[in-house]
Amino acid sequence: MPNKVRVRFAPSPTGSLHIGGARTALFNLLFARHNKGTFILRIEDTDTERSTEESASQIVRSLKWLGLDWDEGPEKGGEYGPYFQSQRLELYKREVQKLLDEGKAYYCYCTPEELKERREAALKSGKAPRYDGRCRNLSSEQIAKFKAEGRKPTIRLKVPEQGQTEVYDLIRGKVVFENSVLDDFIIFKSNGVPTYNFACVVDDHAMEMTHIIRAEEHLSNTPKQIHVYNALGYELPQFAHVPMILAPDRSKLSKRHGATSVEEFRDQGYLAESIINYLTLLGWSPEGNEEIFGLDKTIEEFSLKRVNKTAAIYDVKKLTWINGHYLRELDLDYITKQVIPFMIKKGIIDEQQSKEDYEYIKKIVDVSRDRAKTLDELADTIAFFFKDFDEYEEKGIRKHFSKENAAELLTKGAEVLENLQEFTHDTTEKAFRDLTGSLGLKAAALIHPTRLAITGRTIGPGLFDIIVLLGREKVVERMKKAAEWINENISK
RNA sequence: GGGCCAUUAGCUCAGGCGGCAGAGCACCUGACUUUCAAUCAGGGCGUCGGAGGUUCGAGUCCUCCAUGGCUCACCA
Repeated sequence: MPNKVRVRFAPSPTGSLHIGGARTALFNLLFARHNKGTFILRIEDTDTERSTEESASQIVRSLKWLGLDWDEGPEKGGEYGPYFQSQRLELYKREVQKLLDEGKAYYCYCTPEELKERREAALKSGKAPRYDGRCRNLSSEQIAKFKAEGRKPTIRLKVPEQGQTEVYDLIRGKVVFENSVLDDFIIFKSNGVPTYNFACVVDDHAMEMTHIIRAEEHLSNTPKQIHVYNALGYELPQFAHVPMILAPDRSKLSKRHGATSVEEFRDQGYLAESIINYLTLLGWSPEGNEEIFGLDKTIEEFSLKRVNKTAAIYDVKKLTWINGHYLRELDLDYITKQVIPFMIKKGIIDEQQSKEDYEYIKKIVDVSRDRAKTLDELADTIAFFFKDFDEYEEKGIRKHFSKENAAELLTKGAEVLENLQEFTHDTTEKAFRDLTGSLGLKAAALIHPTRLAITGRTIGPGLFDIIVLLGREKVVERMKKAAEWINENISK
């Protein structure tokens, strides 16, 4: 590769960062890092109707949260800025003027209403909705007349009517488009702002992009953009179109399919590491069979050659599995810090407690993280350490509280614990085993009801881990309370 | 409707030059354990979208069809 690789992620700030967008950003970053190139973030806010600053900052936030750091762009700056298209209008005007001067583009005075009418008529009669080029050769009288009517013109690019345009795509190979299917498309809107197909090309050239890695939906736009490159005398970059991400029903991903934005996944308790790993595997595959890929490792192995062509249907189950993996493998302090906001949000603890009891929370997370798939779930499963619960799990009541001697056993167990000298994992376990042994019972006969009594659940970490962490006072109190509950509620 | 892209197990994907269909997730079973999870060990007869064709031989090459997606905006 002669030039240093420069690639960009160019979202339009009209919403939150979609997982599809996140993956496009990821693949760009992967490609840049693998090739020791530069990864640029550019905000395409030329749609003045829909673009918002809030959306732009949300996208920036999500990207940062995912750990997808760019080298040039918003907040970072760079030699090729500004990185917001709305601040680059002068450049577009200069470039489009060149096209006008050279007769490669022309003003079109057709109104949106007229265009829409013609398009619908064409569609109705089964024809392709093409612009007919009627303003290509307007006489000065006609122009004067339109101007007198107060019409504000758009600018269209003259596209050759014959021939073909070939797109060389790094992922899909050569794709040929007949020029006859194209029309003279609008490159400048009547409000003086360029359209995507123009601004994008001007910027990609001005910012010296070597590769354009973007979603498949842009493949059909590429021949148009190539005509812009040609008209402007720009050298073509290399193109690579990555497959789309579809909903489980194969339709385009939308809100009705549940979480679609990075922030939603974050709020549901997915770690950035998991989302990155999952997205890495969605559309790209390593040479080996491994599934757990951190960013660094992927950067080393990444190649556009192994990006597949098929649209991927995202499968939350696999994301969840990956998340469970990271939940138990990542640094304990890190996971603890990640779960605390969820606990606070659920009212399990408050800000103050999260600081004072940090070490305690950490120990709890340590024994509990194995069983949870998300941070949200983890927060739920450790809530009983901090708050009393008011219900016992239904299934547990039937299995463990309905036994003849359940209440009596719990009372005895509580007494044994109360009288223990040392209160540790080993001493409490020994006490339980001794007690049940002396009664001719299995330890499980006491362990199960105790778990239900002190956690409200039938599942959870090892009982003696829980007992020690919960503390003697709480354990004894909850065991006695459970015994009372049984006497009152279970009719013999 | 036109153009373009795709179609291998329920899902994500491997299968350079055509030569006996694979992995992970999910699912089921067993081991371990105080429960659950984790972990380990097992469990897949898939018309490789369909139909033709080329070939000794096709998931792999060619043609047609079907299905899905993208696109044809003064959106990106």
